[in-house]
Amino acid sequence: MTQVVGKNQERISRRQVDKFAERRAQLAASALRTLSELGYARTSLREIAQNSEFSHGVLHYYFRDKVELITYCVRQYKAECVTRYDQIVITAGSAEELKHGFATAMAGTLREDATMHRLWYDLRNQALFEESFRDDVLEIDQSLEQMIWRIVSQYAELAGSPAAASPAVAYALFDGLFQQALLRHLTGHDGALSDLQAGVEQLLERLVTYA
Amino acid sequence: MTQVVGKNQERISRRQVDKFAERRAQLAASALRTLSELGYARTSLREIAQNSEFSHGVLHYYFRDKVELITYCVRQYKAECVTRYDQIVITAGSAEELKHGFATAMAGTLREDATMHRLWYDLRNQALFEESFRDDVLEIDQSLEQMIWRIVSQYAELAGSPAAASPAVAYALFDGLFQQALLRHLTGHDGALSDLQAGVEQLLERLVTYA
DNA sequence: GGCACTTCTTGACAGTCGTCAAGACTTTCT
DNA sequence: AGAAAGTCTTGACGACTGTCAAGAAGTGCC
Repeated sequence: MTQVVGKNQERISRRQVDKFAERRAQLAASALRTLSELGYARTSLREIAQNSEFSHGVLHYYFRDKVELITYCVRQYKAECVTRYDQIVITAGSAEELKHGFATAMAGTLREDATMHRLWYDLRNQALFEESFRDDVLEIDQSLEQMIWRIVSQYAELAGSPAAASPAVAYALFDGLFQQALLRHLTGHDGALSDLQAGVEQLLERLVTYA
Repeated sequence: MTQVVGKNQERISRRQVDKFAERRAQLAASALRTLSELGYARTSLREIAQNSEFSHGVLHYYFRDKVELITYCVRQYKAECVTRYDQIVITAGSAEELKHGFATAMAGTLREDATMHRLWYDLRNQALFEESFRDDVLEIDQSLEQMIWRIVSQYAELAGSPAAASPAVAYALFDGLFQQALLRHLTGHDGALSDLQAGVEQLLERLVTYA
């Protein structure tokens, strides 16, 4: 338990805390890479350490146990993930532009970060079995729901007609589209990217028009 | 390798094959119970055997290895799952009746078989990491898509307007709704059941009307 | 340089895992 | 009845897991 910094010298203490936090983040990055490659079930601490430049013992110096490490990873994932689409909402000048920008961004995410997202779905599923990550997973899920809702409500405003679904339903529908596209993309199904883009545009239109 | 039945006596051979297949199914049922309780990552062969009336060694008498056992389980799950909603399609006399019957059945499934469905999502996710179950998972996923499409297309016919989405998109959307409801239901969120029912009805309506 | 403290490596621990082989028990056939 | 085939248990194996403690290596301060 050397995480508690010794002495009373403020500057040094702060610097050490920063170094400590930095290394935690660095190790979490290695862990995330490993997890996204192997999945939760097949990822061991030794494998994570091997994907970093340290030995396996160091993980217990920076994290109490495996649960704390993975929880920290999940939080780090969230920080990078949630704000990703907000720029689109801000810069889009028309409904059409927002729709196209959003759909393109979704397809881009699928192409670039597929392995990271399969990890997200893996961990969200673990929360269905295990209590440990549940709170963090639910918090991330809520953030994603809000992110989707910022898109939908802004699109509704630009389109001039009210959104015709709750935030929760809207999130569930887009999430379903994305997850299906992820499965198809990772199993070599051609057209997953363009199908997702088309599906997202279609869904966004339908979510702001009365039946 | 005593699965190959000796001699050339047809009746006996057939009876032994049946017994063999029966025990396989019985063990697979124990495995499914265990998997749905613990999830893929935490289920061991010894735990499965302990949830049956046999010892752990017998699993290797009936299944070559763990992969074959779980693959067999996935197949067994499918057989029971896919035809579940077809009765509704057959008996529904009006669009309204079909819509309500389908939504009620979805909510019922969520309430009764939540643990089984979290296992399905767990295994589908494993297919994103591992080659082994991929083919079976994709086959089941396609069956589910077709099942959903039978509902949607029949509803469209009864409602008198064509379905406004592809089978794949329709499946993705309903799957998204169900998965969100599952997460909420299993994490103690009240209203998951009724929200799902309402969401399903709303989505079904929207899928057969022009934008 | 010597000292206090942090950081990291190494090696071990108790436990679990999938797998398999030897043999006991049961059923079936002759 | 005895022989043969099928079924199941037991115990072991090597490999792997999370965890931890002892101590080496590195860092900064006097």
